[in-house]
This record gives sequence, C-alpha cells and structure tokens, in this order.
Amino acid sequence: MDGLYQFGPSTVAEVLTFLADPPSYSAVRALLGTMEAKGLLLHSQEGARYVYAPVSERQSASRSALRHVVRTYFDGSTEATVAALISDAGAQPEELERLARLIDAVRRTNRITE
Amino acid sequence: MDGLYQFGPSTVAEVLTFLADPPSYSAVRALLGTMEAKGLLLHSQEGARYVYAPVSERQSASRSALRHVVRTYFDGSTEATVAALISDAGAQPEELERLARLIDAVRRTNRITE
DNA sequence: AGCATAGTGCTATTTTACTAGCATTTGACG
DNA sequence: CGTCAAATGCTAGTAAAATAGCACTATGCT
Repeated sequence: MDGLYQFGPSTVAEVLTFLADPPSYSAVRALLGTMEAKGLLLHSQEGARYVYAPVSERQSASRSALRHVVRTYFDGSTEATVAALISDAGAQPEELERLARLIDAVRRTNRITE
Repeated sequence: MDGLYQFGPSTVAEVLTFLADPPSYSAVRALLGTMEAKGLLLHSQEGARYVYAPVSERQSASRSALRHVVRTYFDGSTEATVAALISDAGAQPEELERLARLIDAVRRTNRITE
C-alpha cells in the first residue's frame, strides 16, 4: 500500500522493484489480488498488464496516517509532532522561515473568520 | 506494535482490548511469541502473566514512523507535512501560538550556532 | 486449606500466505 | 505475418500463521 501511495499506480513488476525485501513474483500477484478482493485496491488493464492503484485518495490516506502517528507516538499532540518533525528535519533556515510564515497566515485567517 | 507504543507494556489480555478487530486469545499469544522470536518485543514475568514491551524506544520508533509518513505521503517534504498537521488539527489559537514560538526558538538557536 | 480465576505450555487442526511452474494471451518488432 | 518477451490465469505443493482446546501453575479470596 505504502509503495502505491509513494510511487503511484504500479504494475506487479514495479511493485517488486520498490519492495524492500521482495517476495516472489507469484506472491506479489497473489497479494495484490487479495488486497483487491478486500477492496483496498483496484486494477485497470493497460495493454497486457494490470496497473494497481489504491482505492482511497492519497490525501485522505495521508491524513489518517498522520492522525495515527500523532495518536500512537505523541499522545495526540499536534504540537509535539511538529516539534519532532522540525528537530528531525535538520531545520534548514529557509524551511523554518516558510513554516513561520505558514503559521502566521493560518493565525491571521483564524482571527478574521472568528 | 502500535498498541504497545500507544498504551505501553501490556499483557495478552490488554492487547486484546485495544486491538480494533481482535483475533482469538490464542492468536494474540502466538503473535506476541512470534514477534518476540523476531526480536521486536520482550516479555517480563509479572506474577503469573507476561508483560510485553517493544524493544526499541518509543522515541526512535516515532522518528522512523514520522520519516516514513513524510516520505510516503508528502514527497519527503517536512513543510508539507507540518502544513497538513496544522490544517487537520483544527488550528487552535493557543497551539498555533506555541508552535510559532517553538519555530522562533529553533531559528534563533540556529542563528547563534551557525 | 480449598476453590475459583486467570494465566501459560503445548499440541493438533484449519486457514492463509508464499512459491513454483505451465498454459495462454497481449504487444512489439523485424 | 511470425516470433519473442512479458503479462496474466490457473493449479498444486509447501511454509507459516491463526485457531481451538486441554493440562498445568500461580494468584487471590473465603
């Protein structure tokens, strides 16, 4: 799943390339088939081969993944999560400046709408 | 694993309670045993029962989980991830202010050390 | 002490995942 | 058009995981 979200819709062969410790070609075919049966994936035929894509949009998947991480590792605190992100990212000056501007923008927007 | 990180060291019965779609008691026992054999968990005996805990610290696990999310869903961009976190969190004013201060603090620290 | 409860140790069975391999279809190219 | 490479469809066998259940042990309570 993660690979499909990261690399976009993919064929069986492509999935094999981005899997870290890849099982056999047959196993990947079976796995994709099972996931499709469970409703997690869909395939479309493209010439001779199948291209698999996740059913749910990347954005909604990203939100639930983020929420999961926040809940699991940061006691539900967005603030603590952002702090970890910043300290882990090496904190490049330009990025920090953009983030500061982003937060200011959100704060201004809130002030107006409230 | 996630449950153990979220709720701390747990017994088999506790794991059962926080698993969303729990398999049988036997399955959980087997699963925890398998994970321990793989070196992901350790158990300590507490009276009659076993208490399982992850081997790696919560903090290091959280960092790798965050990195994974950033890479998978946000093309490796810390900035985009923070933006998603903020917009998803409902953006409470106090939290935004604390985040702004946090970023300022990091920026000042960087300016001094560089 | 005696009993009930809750837990593990262990084993057998069922179900699922993985692997391998062959037949068949599709697409590309000389 | 003929051939080759690359896919899938399908099947059978093996490995691993999930399940169920019984025996045994520790704990707590009366």
